[in-house]
Amino acid sequence: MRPAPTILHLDMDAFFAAAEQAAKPSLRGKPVVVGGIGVRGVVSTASYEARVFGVRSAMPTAQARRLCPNAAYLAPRFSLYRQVSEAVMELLHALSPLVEPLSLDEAFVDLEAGGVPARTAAVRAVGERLRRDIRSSTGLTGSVGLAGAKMLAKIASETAKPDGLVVIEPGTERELLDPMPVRTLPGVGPATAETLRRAGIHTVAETAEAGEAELVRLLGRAHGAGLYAMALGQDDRPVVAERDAKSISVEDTFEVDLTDRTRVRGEVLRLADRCVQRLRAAGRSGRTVVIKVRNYDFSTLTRSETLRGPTDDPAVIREAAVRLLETVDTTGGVRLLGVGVSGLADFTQEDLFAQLATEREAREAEEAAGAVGAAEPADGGGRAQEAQEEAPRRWHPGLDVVHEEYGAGWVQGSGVGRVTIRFETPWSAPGRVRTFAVEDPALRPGEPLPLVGGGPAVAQSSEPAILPKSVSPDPGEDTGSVGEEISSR
DNA sequence: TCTGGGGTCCTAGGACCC
DNA sequence: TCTGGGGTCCTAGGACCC
Repeated sequence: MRPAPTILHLDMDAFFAAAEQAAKPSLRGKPVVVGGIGVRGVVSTASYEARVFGVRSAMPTAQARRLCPNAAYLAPRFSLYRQVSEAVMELLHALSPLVEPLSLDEAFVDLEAGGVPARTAAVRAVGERLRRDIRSSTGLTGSVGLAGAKMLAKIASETAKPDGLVVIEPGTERELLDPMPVRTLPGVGPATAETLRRAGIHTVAETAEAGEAELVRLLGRAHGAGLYAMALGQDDRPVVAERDAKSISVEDTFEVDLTDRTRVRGEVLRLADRCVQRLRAAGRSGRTVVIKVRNYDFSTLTRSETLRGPTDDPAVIREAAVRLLETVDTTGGVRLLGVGVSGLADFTQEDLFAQLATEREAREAEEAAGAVGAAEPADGGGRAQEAQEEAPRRWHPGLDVVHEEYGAGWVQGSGVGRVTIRFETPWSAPGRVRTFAVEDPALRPGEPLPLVGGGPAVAQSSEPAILPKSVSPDPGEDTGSVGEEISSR
């Protein structure tokens, strides 16, 4: 616990949804839900307007649609979020060399290591300036927590949401934490909360009173001791700059459970190839191959195999994955399949069987190509790359498009051979809607546009750059019930 | 209501070695 | 002949986080 609140936690507000609203003027101020749009999708992020209706992260999208039928339901666009995230992380690195990203929209910063004076007034000023800089360079808002420990900084930013800043003065943490529910503490999820509830422990104060021995008895060595320290506000974990990944994995949930054994095998081969692509893109190789199978009843199992040395050879990983699959009973239906690699190394050890495996690879590839069926994964994102014939184009709600005549826009909805496009850009006024045939040759997929700076001469001021002062919405334009026209199928 | 995809860390048992 | 303890690796599952 530091004597001054020099640990900063930044958490962007409703990040994915806010990025979509910044990119799509017609969605500003309206309920927006980003997540899986298929029948088995779940919500990644709901805008604050959608949260009013009870929509939450991790909720099945089907349930969200019932709660808030008029929201815009959009598929995530990670290339956009990564772009914005990089801009934000750049601002953090300007504050200190010690930045620990937790996800695309969240990070710790050690301000002491950045030479910021260890005084409340100084760190508060840095936090407020950061919030202004984020707003002007991305058009989005973020909340900042400042405290003498990581856990407390995170609780502070949560308290500050949305669009705020909270400082927890060292010395005041106990009285702040004591009345809070145990679920507030990081690492306490539904299962731990239930175990504690059965022991009569509901608040942070009660957790501290229980004592370390009792918590260890209830929760195990590491978790019990860790929780006891947290409940006392004691947390000496340092901010550590980005660590190397320890595993890489890919998985797909299918819209309809897979029952055909050959199809299951084909999907595992596809997943193995995708996993290797990611592995190679990261310049890594791995020694342990793991497959994951979720059955029709949601029961989930994993099977793993450790090789003699690390590899990034697709044939070797394919073979291991298929070998593991052989040990699993899939009769009854498979809901999800996954392939992963752990035990990562930065080098590829020449594999004794590599030569042999490469020869086998050609045969396996042929078999796999033949095995890939017509059905798509539930998210629609993982197409079979082997498919040679031009598959029908998929226009997911939210995706960027460019039309030869009308320019840049995004897919608002599609169905029965038609696709509805709203023509607008991050720096334009709310745009007009037009409908086209799905196969219209004038229409092609586009790239996300930058949220700021793309328009004509954006003013250099602290004004949010996504809201140029000079725009006047087309008076005849209907920007009202966006959701009614949006249907993903 | 019916449950994504990408990760991390921890626990526990068995094999194996000294 | 019966009995040891500790350390490490592997496998499987579970909780948790965003």
